Amino acid sequence: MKAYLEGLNDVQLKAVTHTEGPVLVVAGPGSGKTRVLTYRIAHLIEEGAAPWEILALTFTNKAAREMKERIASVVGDRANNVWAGTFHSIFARILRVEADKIGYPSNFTIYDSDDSKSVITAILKELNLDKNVYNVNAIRTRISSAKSNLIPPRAYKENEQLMEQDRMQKRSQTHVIYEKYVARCRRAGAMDFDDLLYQLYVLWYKNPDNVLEKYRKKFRYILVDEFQDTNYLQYAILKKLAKYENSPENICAVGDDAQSIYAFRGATIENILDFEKDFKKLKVYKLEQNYRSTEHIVKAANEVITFNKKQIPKEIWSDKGTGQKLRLIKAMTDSEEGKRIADTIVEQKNRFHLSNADIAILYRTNAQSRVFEEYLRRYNIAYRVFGGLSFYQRKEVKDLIAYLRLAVNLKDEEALRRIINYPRRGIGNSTIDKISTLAGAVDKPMWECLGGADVGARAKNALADFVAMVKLFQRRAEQANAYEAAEYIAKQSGLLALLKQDNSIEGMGRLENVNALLDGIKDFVENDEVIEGETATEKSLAAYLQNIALLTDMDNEESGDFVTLMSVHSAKGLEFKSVFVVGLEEKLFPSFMSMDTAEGLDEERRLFYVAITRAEQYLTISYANSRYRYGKMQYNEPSRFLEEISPTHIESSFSLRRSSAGERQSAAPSGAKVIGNFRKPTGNRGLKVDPSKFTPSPSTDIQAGMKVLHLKFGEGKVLSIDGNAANRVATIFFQGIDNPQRRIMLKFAKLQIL
DNA sequence: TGACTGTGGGTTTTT
DNA sequence: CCCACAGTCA
Repeated sequence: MKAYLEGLNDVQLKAVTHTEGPVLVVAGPGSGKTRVLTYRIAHLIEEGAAPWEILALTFTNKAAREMKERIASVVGDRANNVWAGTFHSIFARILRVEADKIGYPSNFTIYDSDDSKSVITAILKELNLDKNVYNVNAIRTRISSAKSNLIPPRAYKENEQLMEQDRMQKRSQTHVIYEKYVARCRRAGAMDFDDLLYQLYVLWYKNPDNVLEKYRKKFRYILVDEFQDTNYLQYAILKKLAKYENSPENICAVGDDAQSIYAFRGATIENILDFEKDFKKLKVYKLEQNYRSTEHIVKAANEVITFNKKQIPKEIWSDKGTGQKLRLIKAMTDSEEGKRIADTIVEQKNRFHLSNADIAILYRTNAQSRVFEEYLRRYNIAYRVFGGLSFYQRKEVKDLIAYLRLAVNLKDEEALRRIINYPRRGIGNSTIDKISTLAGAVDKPMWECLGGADVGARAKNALADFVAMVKLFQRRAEQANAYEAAEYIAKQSGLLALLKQDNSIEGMGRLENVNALLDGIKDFVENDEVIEGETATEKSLAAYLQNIALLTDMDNEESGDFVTLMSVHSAKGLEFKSVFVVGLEEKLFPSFMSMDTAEGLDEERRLFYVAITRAEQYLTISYANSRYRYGKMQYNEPSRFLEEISPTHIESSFSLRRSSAGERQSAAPSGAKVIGNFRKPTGNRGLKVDPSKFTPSPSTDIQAGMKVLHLKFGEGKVLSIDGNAANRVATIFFQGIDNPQRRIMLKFAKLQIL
């Protein structure tokens, strides 16, 4: 037996080696799901499949990265050629190639949710609709879910049920907004997140030039992670790829119905049921042994989940020993909850020799993080809050990115609107409105209407200057690399100068953020490693933007010894030695938004299930009788979920303990907010060589057998060189780094011959 | 155009 | 309580 197959349990082994035909792997928490997925891919390659014939889809970049790393550890370099990535990134990659077939430019912009919202806001204004009635978020969700269910505007209008729902909400014009929204995006050469899926489906469906056959042939093996989180549209796309006449149906879905927590975003458990119906030869494997947690934790989790009606029957078990019972902390106030949790963390660190990194505090809503931050700061315990505003969502970062986007795609209206008068250049709101109206009237991108609007002489001049400037930016973007172009644009636009004027602490933080973005772009340009499939192998601004459009803050993997604070949603897939699940109160967890429907409640319960199954050894659950919410004191009952865990799993001394007497909850001195607590997108950390002592040699001189120096990887030996003259790629062995064998694109290489 | 004030709204969110 | 935004005034 192949070495990598040893150490798999019986079911895992079957799931890995059953390569032909449809397979569903139902994987409980901590049951080695990722292991199965990666070994299966490795096994496919070992058995002769070409890496590029394998399509592996995940939901997060992080999961994709982890998967690739783990495949590489078994099959080496070949892992780079597997089409592994998120649904969105892989689909975007295909769409870049095929865009013209469905009427999009290949340099299409990806609109993020903020862009989508501002498009909707503009449409509301145009249609004179009350934005208190037409709540932008609600409309966006509505449009998103229409797309996710393959309902285009035309079908929406004819769908009596949808129209009735809109009338009930007093938002009968929603279909008009939807129609306009779609038209606007197309006019701007932009796809929103849902379009990356929707348009791919359109491509499959319309099938110009038989493009679908091409990809059916190409992807001989398909794997899908977190299948329970796929929506109707995603499954429809997968079916097009895998289900057709004489298809080998080599599709393997891995998931856990009990961990489906994204129904509110359109994920549907129906997909698992349909999967069995659609693929008749389906073989199901259940991974039921939990290798993560001790028994009290696993059993408590099992108890909780049995309260849900619908589920795939399975029995999760652990042989890691009984372990510790759960602790329950009952606090009078949210502040006391914070203090007691912090106390417990100190205690656990001492008693069990845990480091900060072993510990996580998980909450239902991001707003809950504050109290814990206050006490952790007071106790001098390092922590990091995940979620909230991501680096790329900060205003100053978005401003610069808007300039970059516009330079790459002049039709990008959201980018244009954002910066046309920032920094101020005398193009006021009335001027912009005129241009916008004109654009709507002639149905052309705003960019093309800048000269045509009937505006005063001053505005006219300002517009002409603006157009000239952006054209310069565009040329730069075409000719220079991403960093040179971005730096030029940041300076010439006046953006940097404007930020430098502001000497407040916040202002300096903003400047720092923009510089961090520029650093990140530099890093992108200097990163000469070939990662087939993921990173575009060119260093243009366009390539950079494609690269970051689908990144989130969560992708910033940063190691260090800190306590993790995050929402339960973001904790999915993670594990910690000690986990604190806090705020177990009615109306909070379960959330008041979800508690009136049975389905909503079930999803909340799955969320709780996800939360408790993050813990390896120590699990502490807490609630407070009262807490501040929206500035008002609220009194809540303990969560119904608490009663679903039998007392045998809960440490009695803790379930009885009241808050210590006389302990006043002092108004926490909410210390100065941490400003500039950003993380660089990639950063220039980890350079092995001092750049000032480094003189790169001409890349044409580099030959196999040479000893070379690399800024990031240090000293290495060139093993071989391949690729054509224009795209020579060197395989170099660098001592003392992870995956020492790297493939470096010589075109961009910064290598010094030793 | 910029600074100030009032109003309304506020689960979770891989992309 | 905290934020975003629209409206108002100088």
